Amino acid sequence: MSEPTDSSDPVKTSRFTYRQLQGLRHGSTATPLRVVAHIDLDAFYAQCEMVRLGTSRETPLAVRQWDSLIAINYAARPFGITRLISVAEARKLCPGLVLQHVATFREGEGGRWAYRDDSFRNISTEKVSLDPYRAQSRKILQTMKEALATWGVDNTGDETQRPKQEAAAGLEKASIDEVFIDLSPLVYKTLLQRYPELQSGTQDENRDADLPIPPTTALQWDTDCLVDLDKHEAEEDDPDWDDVAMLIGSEIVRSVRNAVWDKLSYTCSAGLGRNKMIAKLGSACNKPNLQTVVRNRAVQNFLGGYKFTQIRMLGGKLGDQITSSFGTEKVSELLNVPLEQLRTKLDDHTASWLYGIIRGDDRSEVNPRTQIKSMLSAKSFRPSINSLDQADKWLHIFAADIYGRLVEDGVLENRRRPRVITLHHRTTQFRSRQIPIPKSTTIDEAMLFDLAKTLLRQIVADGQAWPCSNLSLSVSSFEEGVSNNRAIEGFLVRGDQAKALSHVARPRATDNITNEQPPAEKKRRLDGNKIRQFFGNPSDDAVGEAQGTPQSHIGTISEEVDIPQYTCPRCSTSVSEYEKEEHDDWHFAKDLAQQDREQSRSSQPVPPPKTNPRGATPRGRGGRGGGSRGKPEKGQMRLAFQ
DNA sequence: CTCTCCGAC
DNA sequence: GGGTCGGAGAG
Repeated sequence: MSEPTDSSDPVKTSRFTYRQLQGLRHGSTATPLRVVAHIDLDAFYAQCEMVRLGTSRETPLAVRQWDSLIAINYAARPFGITRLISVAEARKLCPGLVLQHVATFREGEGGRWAYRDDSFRNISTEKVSLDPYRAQSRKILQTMKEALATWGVDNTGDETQRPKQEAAAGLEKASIDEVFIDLSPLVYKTLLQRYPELQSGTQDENRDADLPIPPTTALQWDTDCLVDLDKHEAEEDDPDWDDVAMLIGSEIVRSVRNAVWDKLSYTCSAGLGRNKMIAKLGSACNKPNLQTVVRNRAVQNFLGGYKFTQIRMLGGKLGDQITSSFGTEKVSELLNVPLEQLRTKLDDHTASWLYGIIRGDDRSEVNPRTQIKSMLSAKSFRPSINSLDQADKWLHIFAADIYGRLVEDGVLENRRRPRVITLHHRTTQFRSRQIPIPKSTTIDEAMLFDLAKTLLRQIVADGQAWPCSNLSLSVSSFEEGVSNNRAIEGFLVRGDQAKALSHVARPRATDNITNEQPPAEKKRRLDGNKIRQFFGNPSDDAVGEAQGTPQSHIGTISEEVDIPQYTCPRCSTSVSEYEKEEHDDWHFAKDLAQQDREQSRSSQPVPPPKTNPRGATPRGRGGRGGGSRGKPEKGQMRLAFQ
């Protein structure tokens, strides 16, 4: 301001340096120019059912699980329907409400889930399946990824639609209906395209020189919801590069949301900010179908209005402990507590983390979707079950459920495989037993069931197994497969077909392989043969050569040969038209996994608060007061990667 | 490994 | 508030 306002070119410079601009390029978590987005599907389970059933956006709809509501769409909310009320109350409040029960597995039907009109009466014989929502989640993620990949290559007159694989934004699937995206690399690219003057300084040595001031004096925020600026900031002030970066990020997010709507008819809400914490809080501010931008100049004002218990990682006991230690839930009041004082009640690591987080400082990375680490299938029993017979039936369903998901994860191709299987059992207490999954055997449904059965009998032998109120089966300790056969990976096999496959081939696969070294090569060949036989794929040279497989082994399942074939443009694999969609899904999953493998090396764990002293808080469910801690909304759902 | 706890949705 | 997850620490 002390500068003379020369009417010629201003000497005024940006608050940011070339070094900070460069930080954008490789996803530095420290640069103040960083742009992170959080995108959240609106009432996700409800939207899935709206799309599946083809109901209009104006039709009130709720998703039912037994006698509870687990998701309520936005058309139904004005009627006062919440997740807490009963089905009968909901009907009374809104006679036109569409109530759709979640899909279920049913005893004796293996891994096939289905939507059934009478599920709500069969809580004792059915188990919820989230597979339909997982499938939709995958498609949505794929669409988002494609939108990001094509950002900026659309209107360039370059008609050759090159995939443009570079500069793919880091995309972290945070749950079944949420993603984080670090937009920094894309923003960087766009910034240099739009403002060529920024390129000049990127090569020379003077990285700490200030950037020139942005040429624009007013930014067009379109339909974004802008969080009000901090006290001493004014909208009239000229924007700096962090504002411009945020605007570009906002355009990218809008294009992603538009793609999801145009292609799949899902609406979502988004938050944009300098880091994950800000973005996450922002996405919940304006729902449904809106995006909220928290500029750096607005962070203080934004955070100051929150209870810190709404910040990620502070929603549980740690948040409670902090609340009681310092006598407030408000961020604005906790800001007055000096670091030293935080340290008197919290361990150093937690204190430092907390001190920064309430000031908007969150350097956690957007982790390209980490590989799944465990899978669990569970059922609570009301009333309890009382016999091995009953329990075994559930173990069958658990095994089928988990097997289906393992297939999606690539067990058949030997890409990944769990090492351990665990059975949890609850009477008055919880107990669990686990055993290794034998290596060198093909994992299939029957094998999982046998292992589960063994575990259950161990638990029963320990005594006091009945009545049982909860049972769950999980697999964990995944390891990367040795196999990386690209040709085989080009196939997709899953569900019943996969099951049929494994059952056919299992006797040989399991009986012939010794317990010694797992013959990975041999196993891979078996898998390859099975897959090819199933699809009746007439030619795959890579596989054929590598394995020296006689062509006569191919195409032996005759009932498949008449199905119209689809040739995948990516892997030149032929699958039935019927399987095309799932094949595409499979590619998507594979891409994500590849992305994980490539990027997991370079990413560091978040600085999560250290564990708090166990003895300091009462055990059990006593820690929290009545459920009145208000999560504003966000009705449902669940789950994650994958 | 087993058991327990946390946090999220 | 419960069902359904994923993850990690203590011993």
